Amino acid sequence: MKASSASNPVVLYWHRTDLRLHDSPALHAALALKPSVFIPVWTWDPHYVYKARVGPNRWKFLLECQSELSKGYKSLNPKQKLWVVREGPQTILPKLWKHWGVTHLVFEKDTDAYAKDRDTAIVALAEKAGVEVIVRMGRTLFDPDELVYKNNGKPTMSITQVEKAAVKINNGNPDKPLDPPESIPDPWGEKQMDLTSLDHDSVDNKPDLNAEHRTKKDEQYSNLMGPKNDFAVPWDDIGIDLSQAATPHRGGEAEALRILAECIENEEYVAQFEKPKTSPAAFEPQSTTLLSPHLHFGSLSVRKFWWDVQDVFNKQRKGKKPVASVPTNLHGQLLFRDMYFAAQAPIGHRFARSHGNEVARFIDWHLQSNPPDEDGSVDGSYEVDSQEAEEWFQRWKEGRTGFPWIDALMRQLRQEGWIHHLGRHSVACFLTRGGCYVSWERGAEVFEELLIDRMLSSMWNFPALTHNVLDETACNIGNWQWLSCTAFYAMFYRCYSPIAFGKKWDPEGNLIRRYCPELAKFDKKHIYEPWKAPIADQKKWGCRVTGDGTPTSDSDDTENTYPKPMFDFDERRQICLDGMKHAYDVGLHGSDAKVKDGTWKTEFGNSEDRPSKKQKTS
DNA sequence: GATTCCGTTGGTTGT
DNA sequence: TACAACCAACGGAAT
Repeated sequence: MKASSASNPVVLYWHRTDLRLHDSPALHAALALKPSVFIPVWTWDPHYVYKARVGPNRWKFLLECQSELSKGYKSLNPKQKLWVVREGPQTILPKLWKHWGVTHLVFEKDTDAYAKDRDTAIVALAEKAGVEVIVRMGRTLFDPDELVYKNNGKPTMSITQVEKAAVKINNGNPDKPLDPPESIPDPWGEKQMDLTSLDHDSVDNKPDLNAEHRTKKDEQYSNLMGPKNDFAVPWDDIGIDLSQAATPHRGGEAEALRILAECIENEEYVAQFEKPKTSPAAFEPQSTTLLSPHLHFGSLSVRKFWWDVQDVFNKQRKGKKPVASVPTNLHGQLLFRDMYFAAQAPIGHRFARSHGNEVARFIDWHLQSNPPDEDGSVDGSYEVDSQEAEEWFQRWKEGRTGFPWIDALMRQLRQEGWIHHLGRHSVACFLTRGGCYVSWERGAEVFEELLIDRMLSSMWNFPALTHNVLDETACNIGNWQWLSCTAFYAMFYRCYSPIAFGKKWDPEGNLIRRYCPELAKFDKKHIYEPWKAPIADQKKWGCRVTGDGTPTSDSDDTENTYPKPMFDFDERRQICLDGMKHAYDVGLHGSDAKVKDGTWKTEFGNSEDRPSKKQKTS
């Protein structure tokens, strides 16, 4: 097939982070070319299939988004669908351009570190093949690169920087949402669409981080067009038994818009929402209205969200009713998402780690990630500089620190994949600057792991905004840097108490009673500090406070036990504060030479009290 | 440049 | 029970 002339554009639209038809600037630009042939394609990227942890719930959600999008195309043009091709984009796209005579490649911009590398490679290949590339922003309120540019070329490290940069872009207003297209041009005829004659490149499927979920043979990459040669959404060939996917949440654009409309109806709530006033102790979040995966997969436009909220604000103001302001209101929450995107954009892969990261203050944490190899690659290993810290980390991870507020939250996280934003603050502060002095990198990994399978992770307590941190790597990493006072935030003396903070929100200890049921009968006075309860009461309430929470640590297994606190919190708090103060005085950042060559250690002295040294056992 | 002010979500004590 | 004052004390923006 010969490439068409510019007057007969053959447009390949590459769907990635935009599984929707409404408000897609890239799709809009593609259709503005007046294509004579239009082919909307999804290429399965093995990087995401095998290297990102995706449980059955998220697989199902993604496939639903794809199916709905495909239906959406079909309803606009019976000859159309989402053409799902089973090969990595770097190898298949050049073959498709040639085979289909593509003149234009159009896609939505993605500033994630991996996506940037991939897209740079694709653009180079397109240039070589004489294919014109059109890229449009669409995933965020503002183009992250433009925010960076308007922020004097620097990553956005505060919400005021974002606001100011946004004002310079368009007086602080994101683009108004675009309507979905009213019609879609035809693809090629059936014969020309067929890819049987193409070579099939193999993909790198080792290691497969999702192997545990594959109950059938993974045939995802065995046929370019799928088992029935029909480019169908791969419900049957990914090897994952989707009957395991128990989530009640449905993917797809129509569902996303329905949920949004439902949320927006509650005008007073939308207008007066202020995040710090939401309780971290309320379990049973309203998990029926999650929009987070929709924002991630792009089945909902964040700009549509913004303007729908703006309409409510306008109405309320007209009626002289109160409206909350940035940064605690809903617009503020969306701006924080943009802030993390525009912080990560110029830093790329380095943003996710401490070594080499110019915005990450260097602190002498325990259990730091090992520095990257010469070629910049990281293997995920970390230095166990202290056995004690390693044990604290494991106990934190497993919810057996002996601090019921922390343990309840960590168990809730493990069981349900969701904890409230302020609950996250508690456990994150506790692991890093306010207790264990363990690197934020370890915590970020655990959040990524535990928030993945269940899909219900949340940055915020606005149910519609419930935000999957795994989906938006920049937000997870950024929040950990924030909480550990590594970047974005510096008031390290503001430390969350594992006792007082929870009590403030939940004096009865209901969250603890639910997730640490062995403590359910403790009275209000002792529920946050069970080790202070008299032995007689512990017996009366059916739970002894002893051991470290491992099953083997107690010989008498007929009786419930709850671990003793793994350290004296006030003592640890002081040690951490001293450590942070010293680290701030030293003033190194991840990109400094002394961090890279390991000589930072000499800057941190040899005092016994340094948190980086082994603690005295008392 | 020095100084002042402010920062999305703290803790403790005292009224 | 609600709220204010104070604690402790950093970086970055504004002045």
